[in-house]
Amino acid sequence: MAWLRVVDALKAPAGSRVTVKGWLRTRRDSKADGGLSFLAVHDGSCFDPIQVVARAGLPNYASEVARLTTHCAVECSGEVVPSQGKKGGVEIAADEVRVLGSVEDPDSYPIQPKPHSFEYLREVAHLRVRTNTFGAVARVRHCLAMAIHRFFHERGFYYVHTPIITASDCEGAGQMFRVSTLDMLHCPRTPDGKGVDFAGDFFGKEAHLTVSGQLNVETYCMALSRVYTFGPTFRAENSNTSRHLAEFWMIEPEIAFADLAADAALAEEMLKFLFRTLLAERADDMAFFDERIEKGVVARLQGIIEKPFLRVPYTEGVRVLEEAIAKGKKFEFPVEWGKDLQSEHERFLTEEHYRQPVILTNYPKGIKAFYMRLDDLDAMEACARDGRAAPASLHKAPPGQRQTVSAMDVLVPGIGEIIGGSQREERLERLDARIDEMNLPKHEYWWYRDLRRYGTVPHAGFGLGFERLILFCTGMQNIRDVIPFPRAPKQAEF
RNA sequence: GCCCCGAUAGCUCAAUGGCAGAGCGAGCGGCUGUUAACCGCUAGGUUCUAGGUUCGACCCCUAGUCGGGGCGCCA
Repeated sequence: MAWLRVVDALKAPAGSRVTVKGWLRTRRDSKADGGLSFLAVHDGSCFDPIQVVARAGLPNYASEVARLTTHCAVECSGEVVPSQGKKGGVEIAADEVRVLGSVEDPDSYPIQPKPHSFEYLREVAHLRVRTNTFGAVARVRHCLAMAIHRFFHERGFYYVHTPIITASDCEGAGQMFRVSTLDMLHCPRTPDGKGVDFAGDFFGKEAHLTVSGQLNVETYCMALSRVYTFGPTFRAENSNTSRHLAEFWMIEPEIAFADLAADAALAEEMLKFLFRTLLAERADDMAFFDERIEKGVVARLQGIIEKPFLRVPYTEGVRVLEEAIAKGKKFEFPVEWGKDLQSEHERFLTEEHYRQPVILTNYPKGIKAFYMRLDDLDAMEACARDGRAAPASLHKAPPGQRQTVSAMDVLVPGIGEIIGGSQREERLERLDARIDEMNLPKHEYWWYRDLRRYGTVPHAGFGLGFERLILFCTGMQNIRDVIPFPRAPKQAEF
């Protein structure tokens, strides 16, 4: 008898004899027809379980089948028949039900056939994947990961494995986790006694977990033209929100012979490809998210696929915000050209004003990273070129402080920033000026600067937070529920 | 890191200084080709930890631990 996955058994023609192996979601009993039990069996291969009908005539019916409870492991064999139930479809008329693993105490088993809060399920993360929601999240996560690799592979990108451990302290994207084999109780001290002497540490210098693969992947970009990384990333910030993790996965493409416009086009094309693929390949799970997690999430994704993303300069975003404030909109934080936008500002733009994904571009130099390319025109000149009005606060900024860089943030409703990227500064003298301005240790960047000395070309890239993508696609609210085992401040169980 | 809220049965929650309860889940029985089934019965408690106030504390006070929401930082 053929052992089929549940997804295939559900499609098997009536009359086939099949075996399925999986776990019980529910058991319902009936005394009709001499007694029978309906077993909902799932194996993770799709959202729906298959119904196995076990009759009282089975030799182990009273001793085992009638005692099955949620998440008992079973192997069921029988004939595929049209279901007599109201829901239609097929079911298995069992002629054998083997119990592979029972649940020792159904009363205290942490997962029960009833609604559980996500907060509670986080405390039993080793078992929560057995629920509808977390099974669906797991399949969606896989689908999106595969789609990301396919998207880049089909377009000639090479997948580069950038290091997890970095011994340079120059990534500058946030607080880092230290990697060390030193005995913390007896740390060697520097000769002046003030610091820790890392010369005797494993790498001979201070080492950390990576906060970004970008600088490394740029080196491969300068030989392979189109590359990307997709790996774990670590941030040690004491960040306590539903959108942050200490360990998360990030996708970082880098393209050569490209400017900011090409970067934005790539980001838009990739997101749309991912949404299309997800809706096509995981329609079952997405129907569940649409019905039980966030009404309208499927229509939202479909709507996004069809319309072009807006491109809006940061300066124009500030003008829109100033206009909204003038009309009475209240924000907790002030809006001023030259300052970074707060989450509430970004969300106003994407959720209330434009009501669609927006790519904000050309941010003030002062709030962005050293490696971002300095724009040729300053913000006032760009307004004049495009025939746009300048925000009031830009007029107040000294002319020398109106410079912008070719940065972009992709903002989406419900999440805010999902992608951050930029065209990179490919001109060595400009890059050096920025490193000096920001008082960064230039010698640490020797290999990064070499890229500008030897065959430099315009290039650009971005970072996509994988878990934020999953949040957006599923309507799940907390980022800790879309990664199997979340790591966050005070949270590293499992 | 800041602000707010919370911790009581397996889970979700009531009980506002005086006998610790309900719904769901679980067990048993009844009914039913069932579908988040329905009806009845039963079991199930170190009220987060430590200390304090009180004749008496789930309840009030102090400290801590853990969890959640919001903000900051960011992807």
